[in-house]
Amino acid sequence: MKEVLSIFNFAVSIDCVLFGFDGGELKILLIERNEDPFKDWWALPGNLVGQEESLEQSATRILHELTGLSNIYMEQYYTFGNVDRHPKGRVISVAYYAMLRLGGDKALKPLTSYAKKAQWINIKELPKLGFDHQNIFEKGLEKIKRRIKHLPIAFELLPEKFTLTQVQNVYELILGKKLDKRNFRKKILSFGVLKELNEKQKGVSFRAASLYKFDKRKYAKLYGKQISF
Amino acid sequence: MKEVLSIFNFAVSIDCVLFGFDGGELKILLIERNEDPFKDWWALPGNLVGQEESLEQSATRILHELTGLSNIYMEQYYTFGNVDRHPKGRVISVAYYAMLRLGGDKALKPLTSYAKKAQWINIKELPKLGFDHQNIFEKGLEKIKRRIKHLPIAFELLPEKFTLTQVQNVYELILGKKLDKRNFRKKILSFGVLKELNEKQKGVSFRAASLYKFDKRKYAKLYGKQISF
DNA sequence: ATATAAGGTGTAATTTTTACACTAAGTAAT
DNA sequence: ATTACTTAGTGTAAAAATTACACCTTATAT
Repeated sequence: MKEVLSIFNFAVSIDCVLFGFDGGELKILLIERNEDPFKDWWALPGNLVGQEESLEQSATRILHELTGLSNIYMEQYYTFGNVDRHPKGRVISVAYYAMLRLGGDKALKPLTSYAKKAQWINIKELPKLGFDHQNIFEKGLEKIKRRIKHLPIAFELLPEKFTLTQVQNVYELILGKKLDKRNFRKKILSFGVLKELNEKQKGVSFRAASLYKFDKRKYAKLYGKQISF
Repeated sequence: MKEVLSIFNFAVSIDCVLFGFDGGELKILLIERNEDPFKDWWALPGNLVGQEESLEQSATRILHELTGLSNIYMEQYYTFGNVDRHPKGRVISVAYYAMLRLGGDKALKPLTSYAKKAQWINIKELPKLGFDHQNIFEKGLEKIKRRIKHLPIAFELLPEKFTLTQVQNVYELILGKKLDKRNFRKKILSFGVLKELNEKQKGVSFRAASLYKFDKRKYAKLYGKQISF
């Protein structure tokens, strides 16, 4: 590469780690790349930040272009800047994560040819990823492990109406350990942010569980006070 | 500015928020700038990342050049990238913090003419800062408020040998509230990471307190287990 | 000797956490 | 209709952690 005298000689990119919960499994959203470097490899949805957009705007745009998803609120968690992390030059990547409710509804359609496709993939069956994306993913997973103990992010993974068993599944998956059913329910209900609905689960071939929903109003009142798992 | 076709058209900088504890006050390290923009203003120690250095290396180098300090371990906590945060163009800044024991010993001498001087300033008496550094500082303070509840970073602010009252002062300053002396001592000692020395405080005009030190070996064993304040 | 200023200590009440196992309800198959 | 199956849903006692609270001790300075 030709030497540049300007100080403006870095590229900045965004990489997104989107967690989704589906069929009892924790998944992340990957794309299959259609561009060099790492053409045909799986990678996190990510691309370069534009000159005239903030990091948040950029994250939202990039995710939309690569997957078709919109209205996803993502949270920044770390910036990766090793000298050799990108084969084409010095690219600093700011990583964002989000938690998402999955369902058949949300189609994944890349809007650019930069990605061949986008797909939810079980975190236990991850393919080899391009760049340092394995590392970016692992740091993201650690981050949500810590945050799920203090913040009600588990509900972002669940449908609007959910059962307590589903909530417990999410916690167990993210924390990577089994929890006691009675103690879990006692605790999660004690925060007072779940509202029990007069409604039962449907379509299951066993006793249907009560449905709950997350009560944002009550949570807003708690804000500042620490929740702790 | 002339339009650039390359994707390498960002600058990346590091800004450092160094917390120090001295005379019962919480301070941060600022420099007085000697270069445009914001010449003659106070600002966080910060500068551009070089092409061939990682973010961590860069942070260490920049801090050294601007203040003379070395061997300071800093932790990355957020990246600031608003479009208009730097008047000369698009500069993304990765922020790091560290906690430091202060004392007359450590001289602050900028090694470059980029800063006129470096100085510890009480966080209650902060001057107006250049760029978005007020914001970067505030986010850093929030970060350590959260981290001090789980990590033994308070001891990084204290001299090697310290009294329990000093530890309590640090917690009270950072958390911004008074704590009960007996309960505080019970709790901090219960972690088992403090070692009482056969030694007393000196040079005080009242009953001298026992000195303690932080036991890194014991803490290393605890690692992974959660400490909680 | 006395005043001053911080050091250092214990306990009881309350709350939170933990460990632990059975019955209830609904579905599906016969 | 009976039975088998699967998950839902619930309580308690013991242990641990947290909270609220006040006085005597020790060293220095006058």
